[in-house]
Order: sequence, then C-alpha cells, then structure tokens
Amino acid sequence: MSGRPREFDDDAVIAAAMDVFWSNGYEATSAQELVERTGLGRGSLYNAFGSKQKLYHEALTRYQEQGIQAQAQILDGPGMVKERLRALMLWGIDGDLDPVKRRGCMALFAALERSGKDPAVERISRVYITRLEQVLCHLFAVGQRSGEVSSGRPALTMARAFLASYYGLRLLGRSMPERAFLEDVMEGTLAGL
Amino acid sequence: MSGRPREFDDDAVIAAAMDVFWSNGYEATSAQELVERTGLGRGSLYNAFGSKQKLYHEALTRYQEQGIQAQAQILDGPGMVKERLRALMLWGIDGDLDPVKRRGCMALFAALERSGKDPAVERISRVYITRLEQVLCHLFAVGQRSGEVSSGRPALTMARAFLASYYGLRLLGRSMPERAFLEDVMEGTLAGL
DNA sequence: TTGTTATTTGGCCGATCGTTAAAATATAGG
DNA sequence: CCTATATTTTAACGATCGGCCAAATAACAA
Repeated sequence: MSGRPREFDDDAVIAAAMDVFWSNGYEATSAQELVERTGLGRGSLYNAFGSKQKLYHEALTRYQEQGIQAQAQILDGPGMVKERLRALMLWGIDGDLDPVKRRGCMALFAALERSGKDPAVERISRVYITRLEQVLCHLFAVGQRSGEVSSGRPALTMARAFLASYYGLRLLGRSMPERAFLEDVMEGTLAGL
Repeated sequence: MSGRPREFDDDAVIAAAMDVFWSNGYEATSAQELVERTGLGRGSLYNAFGSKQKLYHEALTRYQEQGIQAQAQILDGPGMVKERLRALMLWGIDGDLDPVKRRGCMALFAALERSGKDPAVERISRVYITRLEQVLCHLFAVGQRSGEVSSGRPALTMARAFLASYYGLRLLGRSMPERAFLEDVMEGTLAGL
C-alpha cells in the first residue's frame, strides 16, 4: 500500500492556504500564489487537495473552527453578560483594525462572495452562523435569568438581532476603519439590550 | 471637433454594467461578459470607459445613488419612526430574497471585496455610508423628540448602531435566506430601540 | 532484490484574462 | 469636397488562469 511518504504537514498547508484566501478571497487568489505560499509544488498541491475549490473549503472550514472556538471562549468566559458581549465586539474590532494584516472576517467575505455559486460554502456558512447563534442564545438566556438584559423578547430573537449587529460591525470595520466610530457602534448596540 | 457620433447611451451601458457587477462582483466579472451584456464592441467599451476598474466605479456610484435615493425615500416617508425603520428593513429583505435575481447588496460586497485594493471604492463606500448615517441620525432625532424612541443615548450613536444592524441583516440575507429568520432579526432590532 | 504504490518535480496544456492597435466608418467644420 | 476628429469593428496581444501529466523518487511488502 503506502508509497512515498508526504513531505509536508497537511495542517500547515491548509493554514498557509487559509492565510492567502483570507487576504484575497476566493476569486482573487491564484493557484500560483497558493503554490508559492504553501511551499508545495503544483502537482503535489493538486494531488493532495484536488482543486482550488476543495482547498478553499478546507481553508474556510479551518477558519470557522478557529473562529467559533475563539468567540465561544470569549462568550463563555467570566464576568457580566454585557461585558462578554463587549469583549466579543472588541475582539472583532481589534482584528479588523490590525494595522499589518488589514483584512476583515474571512467567513463574512466567503458568504458574500460564494453564496449562490458554491453550495458547499453555503452549507459551511450556515453551520457557522447557527453555532454562533446558539452560543449567543444561551448567553442571552443567562442574562435574562440574572436580570441583566431585557426579558421582553425571546432570547433567540435577541441573539439573532445581536448577531446582525455584530456582523454589521465587522462589515463597517472595512469601510470605516476608525476605532472611535466602531466603538460608538458597539456602545450603541450594548445600550439597546 | 466632434467626429463620429456615439451609437449608444452612456446611462444604459452603465446600467447594464451595474447589473453584471451586481450579480458577479468585480473580480468574477470578465471583460467579455461586460461586452456581451452592454452590447458594445470591445474597443468601444474601452474607448468610452478606459478600463474595467473605471467602469466598475461608474457602476458602483450609480448603484449607490439609486440605493440612497430609494432608502432615503422610505426613511423620509410618512408614519411612525419605527414603522419607517421597519419599512427599510423589509425593503432590504425583499431585495435580498428576490427569487429570480438572488443577489445581495452590491455596495456591501464592493466594500468587502475591494477595500484595501482600490482606494476609489473606499471613498465611494464611505460617502454612501455617511449619507445613510446622516439620514438615520436625523430620523432618530425626530423619534427622540416625539418620545417614540429612547433618549438615553445620542441620536448619532443610535443611528450608527442601527446602521450596523441593517447591514448585518443584509449580510445574513445571503447565508440565511429565510424570511422568518430575517424578520425575527428585524423585530428584535426594532424592539431594542 | 524486486515489484507496488504514493508523492514530488517541472513543464506544459488550452482557455481565458484585461487591454490595445489598426483599419474602416461616420459626423462637423471649412 | 476635403480635412479633422471621434467612434466602431475586428483581430490580436502578452500574461495569467486553473488544471494535468510523465518522469523521477522514496517508502513499503514480498
């Protein structure tokens, strides 16, 4: 069975590809750049991952796994509910304003760029959003029981509204890359809970 | 001076180009498709607009002019403040769920796709967002004077938070294209004002 | 050692990319 | 009618696109 062993680490290659796709998106990323940034030869890359599209799926899935973990860790952390939500938004702002990378959320871009063209991306995006929605819903339920946030509407509805606010914030980070503006959005959002 | 007269209508060509860019984005749109959908010859198109990039600027500007007009008309309309905000969000939902076109907001996609790569798009996006922000700010100020919305935070802050909610809603329309979900987001957002 | 299998290497495929050049064509001014 | 100017038409440019293939290579099983 086993022939010549692979000389590369799949995880490292996917991580490198993720970095490229994250910066450029799917369409604007060339196979050539993937070859250069992963360090693999052209043939090796296609032998291992099949196509640019499949490699993109791997990279996006990886991104979302890391993202959901980082975000859930913040939301499941200690402190008041609103403080955790603020921490999540600050985490997003800091990421979007990174002066060296200067790139937004890959998951958001993926959904906008590939929805309607790649059913696999649609599925992956849905899973990601739904997971974040569930984490948020649980958090709002906790906040409601403790009386920290309004109990006037279902926790799921609040979670969904916050989800939109959070994604909108990440979006605005691309066009309005000023901390004062984004933190104003953040405070306005928190004040409405 | 004047040589052979143009055989096409600039406005119609920009409208056709806008339609293509709206559906595909910038990167995924080829010069070939622009030629086919505008009806112009390759040479004519480049003679008239210079490059794919410049034509994209024209198309995006056109889109935003139409968008800001339609949205301002809704927000400046009759009725309660919250009803106008609801009407705006419903307008967005209806557009995003259009069963035939199935494409989101071109301005959002443009900001995500081209920010950091095309300073002109950054400028155009900023202008558009700032205008919508101003219209919303005025509306919230009206709502605060009439007591319809909370006066606990500045109108500008509320406008910005709503802006994020609205853009987030449009974003979610791409990944969660179900009216029930989106209207839940909408109601949750309105309830927080 | 001798197959067998999987990976690496490097070049190369046809197609398409955005853009341009040249020649033909149509108007206005003189 | 003639010249100048602007647009149309058509073909083609070099570059790059995503993907593939044959030969060389390195491990395992027998």
